[in-house]
Parts: sequence; structure tokens; C-alpha cells
Amino acid sequence: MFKYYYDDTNPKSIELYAKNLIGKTFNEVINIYSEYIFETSNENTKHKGNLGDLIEKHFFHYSPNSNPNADFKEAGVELKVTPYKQNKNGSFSAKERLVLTMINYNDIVKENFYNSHLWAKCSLILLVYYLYNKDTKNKLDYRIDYAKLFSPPEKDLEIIKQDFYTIINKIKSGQAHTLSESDTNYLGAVTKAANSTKLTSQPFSDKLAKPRAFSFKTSYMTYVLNNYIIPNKDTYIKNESIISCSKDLKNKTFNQIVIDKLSKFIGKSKNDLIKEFKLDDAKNNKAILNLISLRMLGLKSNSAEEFIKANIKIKALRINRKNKIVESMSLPAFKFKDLINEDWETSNVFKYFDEQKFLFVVFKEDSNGNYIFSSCKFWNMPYEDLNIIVKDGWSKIQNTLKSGVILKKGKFVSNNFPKKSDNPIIHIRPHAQKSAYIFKDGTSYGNINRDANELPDGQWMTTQSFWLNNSYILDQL
DNA sequence: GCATGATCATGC
DNA sequence: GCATGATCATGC
Repeated sequence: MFKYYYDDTNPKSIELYAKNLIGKTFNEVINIYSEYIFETSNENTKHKGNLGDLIEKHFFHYSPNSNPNADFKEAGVELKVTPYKQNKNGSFSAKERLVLTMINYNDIVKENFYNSHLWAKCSLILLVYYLYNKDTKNKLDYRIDYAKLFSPPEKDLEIIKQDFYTIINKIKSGQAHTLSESDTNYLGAVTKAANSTKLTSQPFSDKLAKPRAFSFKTSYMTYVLNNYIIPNKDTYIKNESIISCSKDLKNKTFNQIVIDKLSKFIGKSKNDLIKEFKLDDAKNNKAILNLISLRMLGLKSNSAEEFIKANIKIKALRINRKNKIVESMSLPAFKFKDLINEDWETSNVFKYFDEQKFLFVVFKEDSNGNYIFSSCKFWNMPYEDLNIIVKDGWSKIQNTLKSGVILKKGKFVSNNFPKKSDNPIIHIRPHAQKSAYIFKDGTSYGNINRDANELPDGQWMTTQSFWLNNSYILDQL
């Protein structure tokens, strides 16, 4: 038998043994390595930790546990079995965040980073990646492709520590109930409960909070996957970094470093900055303010390592002379048939704002019509805005889909979806290259397949997306 | 003047 | 060619 063909006090030995998993499906692993008779009925297929438990039990031959120490205590190694996926364009992403350990609101405020359970769970991780495929019916047929030890690099660790204290400080100020994953950069506080109604107490407020766990964000894990796990990729490109050295993070937070870099340029006009950075201001370059923002940060491209890991989008905003933000801000387009079947907590809109951070770079129009760089700020949607106001707007849009969309032909096609004025934060609007419709009477126009998608009742409508109201964005600055 | 519907521009 | 970010422009 294969029992104990590894030294559980030695990380390298555990990793070496784990390499036996590579190229095998979970079923094959069980057939080859299990010393038990495997009973499928015992495996609750809904339990997410399931595949990890399976590897612990049938491959490493120890009992699954949920204690706060690392799985291989002597070696200080934590085992994580986690999915990745292939995107439409061929690239690979982590499928989900990596949950590390529950946050005990009452205890965590007494801990520091290095004596926390979190550190025991994330200092050295054996990452076992399997390829997720939505067409594979039986999870046991997923194939394991990588098994590798991972420790967060020094620079990442500094940011993770900052995230840890951001979360702790929010708990200390009695705000555990407004925690959100997008509050932080690499380490997030993700909701973790059997159902959304379960709540728990917090030390500095009477308000009950959702139970949460520390996790590495999906965006962070995608970077880890592509840069530390998948070996020797042909396409490997070293991303630019904003932070050159981990020492820089000892005295200042990542966010503060970014703000300081940008702030040096406050007061300069768009035209000043175009000259300064020798940019080509082609007449209709819609990305010029974004490009300027990148250059102010010392970046050549829109792919800074830290922004990818933290899921941060740079948004250049224009405030005109009347003190209005010129445009609302679009989200990725959605399909009606997806939206109508969604629940709020797993909806794309919720996920987007729960996970997305923004760096707003604000340009204000002066009396001569010049846009002047005036301020910048990191932003993520506050918990209650998302879970009360946006949720309400989202539900009403979903209800219109359920009760039936009425399209009215004219020069423009109008509809009965809730309007911008019906919700303080979000509205929906067309988002396609051209408009395209199929009406109830069978008439149609436009490139249906490219620009429209089907409504529940068989009509087709120009593809829409959610937008953040410009008035709301202004309030957030 | 602004909301709403529509479309342009860029990067992959 | 598509997805997404950014902006235009008509009609109320």
C-alpha cells in the first residue's frame, strides 16, 4: 500500500508525494491510493470542501479536520484543493477565492498577524489545482493538474498584512456587519455560512454580522496560478509593478503609495499631461484620460501586477463646470435569460461590486474648458448601498423581465424597464455596437446575434448592461 | 438640460 | 470579432 510514503514533518516530502496526483482524476486517485472501500453515498456532493476532504482521507490518509492549525501540523503545511478554469480566450483563471480560515470577530481583535490562525493557514500552502469543467457531471472525474507548495512572496505578504489590519480595524470600530470583500486588496473577508440568514455577534457593536472567513481573492489566486503554478508558459510576460520593493510597504500602505504617486500631478491639465508624457492625442481617443492616469502611476500598460491581484480598475472621471459627472459608468453586458434566473447573492451584479475595487482619477473642468487633474481615491461599493439599494433596483429590473418587457417602436425603441430616476445607484441601458430588435409582430432589425439577446417571452432586445448613475458616483467622491 | 437610447474605440 | 470601456446625440 501507499500509506505514509511521505514524511509528514517535511514540506518537500509532502509536496513530492502530492506530485503523484498530477494527471489523475479524483476517481483514479481513489482507485489507486484508497485503503478504504470508497462509498460514493458518503460523499455529500454539495459540500464544497468535499474534494479536499477526499484527498486528505484517501490520498494522504488522515482524517479531515477543521481545527485552526495547519493540516500537516509538524511541517506547517496547509492543504488546499482548489479549481481552476479555462476562459473563452484560452487563458486560465482560478475558479474561486481560496478560503483560509474563519474569522472569529471576538478573538481576532486580540491577535496580531503572526500569532493568528490565518498565518498558520497561509504561510505555506500545498496547492492542488484541478481543472473545472461545467460539462463534467461527476466531480470525481475532474483532473488534477498541479500540486505545488506556495508561500506568499515578501511583497505580497506586506499587502496581505495591511489587509489583515484593515479588516481588524473595521471590526474594532464596530463595523463587522459592513465588511465587504472589496474593502481590501489581496486578502478578503468573504461571507461564509450555510445560509444567508445566519448571523453572529461582534465585540464592539450590538449589530449582528454575517460570519466571514479570510480568503485570498479570486483575482489574487488567478495571478498565483498563472505566475507561480503553471510552469514555463510560452506566453509568460512579467507584469509591471507599482511597488518595486517590499521595504516600501513597511511605512506606507499600498493604497497610500498609489495616492501619493498620483497626488504629485494634482493641478496639471489634461493638455499639460499629454505633453509631459508625450502621448498621442488622436482626436477621438476615448482612453486618453485613462492613459494619463497610467502614466502618472509610472505604468506603460493597464496590467500592473498589484492591480490585477487586487482586482482594481482604474476609472478616469470627468466633472464638468456644472459640477456634474459627465457620464454614468457601465458594467459588463448581461443576458436577460441569465438575469431572470439569478438569486441576488449569487448574481453577477452582486459579485461584481462585492469583489471589484476602483481607483477613481478625477479631472475637473475649469472655466476655460480645460480638464484639470484634481483628486483621486480608492473606492468600493459600501455594503449597505449594495445590499439594500442596488439589490432593490436589481429586483425591480428582474421583475420587469418576469412580468414581460414592453417594447415600443419609434425612431428609438423605448421600453418599460425601471429608469435611471427609479434607483439612486443603478440603471440599465443598451450596451452593444448597434441596436437590434425582434418585436412581437415578427419584425426585426439590426445584427440580432451580435447585438441583441432573447427576452423570456421570445422577443429580442439590444443587449443591455447595468450602469452606475453619474449622480451617485459624484456623491462617493 | 438631461435621460435614454445608441454608438464609437480599443485591446485581446 | 467580441467584450468592454467610453462617449455621443436625440427627443422629451
